[in-house]
Amino acid sequence: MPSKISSSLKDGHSPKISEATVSRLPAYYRALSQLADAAQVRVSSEELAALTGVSSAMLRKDLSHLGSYGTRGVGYEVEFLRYQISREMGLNHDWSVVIVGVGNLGRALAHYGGFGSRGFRVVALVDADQTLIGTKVKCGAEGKTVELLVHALSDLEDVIKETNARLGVVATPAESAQAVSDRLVKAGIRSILNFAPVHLSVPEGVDVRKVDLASELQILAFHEQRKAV
Amino acid sequence: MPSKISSSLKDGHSPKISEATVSRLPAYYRALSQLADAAQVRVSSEELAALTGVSSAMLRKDLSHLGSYGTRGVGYEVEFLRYQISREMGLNHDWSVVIVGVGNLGRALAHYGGFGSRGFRVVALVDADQTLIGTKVKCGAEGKTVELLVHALSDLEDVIKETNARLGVVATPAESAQAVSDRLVKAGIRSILNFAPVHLSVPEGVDVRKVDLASELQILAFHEQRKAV
DNA sequence: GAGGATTTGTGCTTTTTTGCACAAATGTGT
DNA sequence: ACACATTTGTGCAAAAAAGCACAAATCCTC
Repeated sequence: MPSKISSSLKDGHSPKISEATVSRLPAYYRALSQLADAAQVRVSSEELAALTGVSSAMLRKDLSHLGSYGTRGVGYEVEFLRYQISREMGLNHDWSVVIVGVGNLGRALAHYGGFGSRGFRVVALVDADQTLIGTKVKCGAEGKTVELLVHALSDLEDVIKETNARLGVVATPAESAQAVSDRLVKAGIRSILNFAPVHLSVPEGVDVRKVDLASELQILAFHEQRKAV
Repeated sequence: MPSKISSSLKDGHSPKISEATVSRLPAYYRALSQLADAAQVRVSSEELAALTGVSSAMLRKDLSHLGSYGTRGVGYEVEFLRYQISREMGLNHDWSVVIVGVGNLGRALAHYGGFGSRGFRVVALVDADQTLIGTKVKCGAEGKTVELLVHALSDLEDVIKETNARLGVVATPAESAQAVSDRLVKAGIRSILNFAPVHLSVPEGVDVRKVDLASELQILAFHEQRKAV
């Protein structure tokens, strides 16, 4: 239940937003950014829901957890709502990201423009491969490319300390992922995005999100197989 | 409700497996493969659960939906269970995959070894960029690399027909993703893995799974922000 | 300024997912 | 052959998520 004694000014922000809601906020944020780019001022729950592939009722309930930012009979102000979501999700500060593993995937991630445009900045690249260490890799998409030096895995802790990275991306082979994860945690990282196809076990208080490309295809294949009956 | 009149022999396989369960099967499969590689013969629900990061009760219930493949007091036969999962998920046939968009991400995906090793084969690359069309791109990880020609987007339908691709991967910029998706569907593809940061709307009967790198980081950032309090 | 048309916010219901706890089934040792 | 130690499979309860439906609030028109 929402706190009854909420501060009247600015209103606290911890009446617990459900995990399911949190996982959808980025989609809302993106759609709102898109609308803002198109100079649209207002948007209804129905329209925003269609853009993000959820039901309008669900969208409204999700948004209601952040606060009452809409106007009945009218809809939501695009810019205002976008700002509220970005604030709630902490996208107003910049988040520094360290990528461990500069193989094909790691490089693709470094290149990926979607990060920079949304409050994330790749500040360091780390790898164990001697032939990669010391080389430079282009980071960020067109417009804002930066060359980053690939650091040695043995310097991981120093690199994190110096760059103040808060988010760690594991893009190593499966074999080394757990060891890398352990070192990230020991260096103070408490949020990890894992692309290696293994489960990372981490101490309480550390969050891991996993992205597994093969798994996604397998899930699709499962459904595809059922269709073929 | 599960069909009451199930065939006694071999038993049908459609008593509806919940979506939550399906999404975990790939992780079980991977862990089992790992155990098999290590020549382990048997595994308990407790051990397999620890390897995949779920509770043992949940693991058992998930597996029970496939059938009764364990032995009480003993555990599961690694190879046998692995085979049952692979059969259930359709990993015994090979799945042909077409990748649309051969940018950084598309190339990384093509390179990615995890696909080939689990029943998936990238059979075609397609892009709209004239400077890429006709070039060759290495596909698959070490050991089994193949060079694939990048085809023109305008040939998409033909390419799909010729290669018999069943799964489509969208790795294009957001702007073109919906148009590409429409063409994939029209060409008969009913399972799409979408890496573009937009919601794809598709007709009923078509499955889309979305992988959004920026969203994942945003979700992490949300939790990270809460910790900082 | 009153009535009608919208559109949000939310209480309530239904469905899905997770978690618990234990009976049923197997292996072991004497 | 019988008691005992394991470990699965599952009925039931709890929690989380999704969906429905409508009152409340706002705008617009006349």
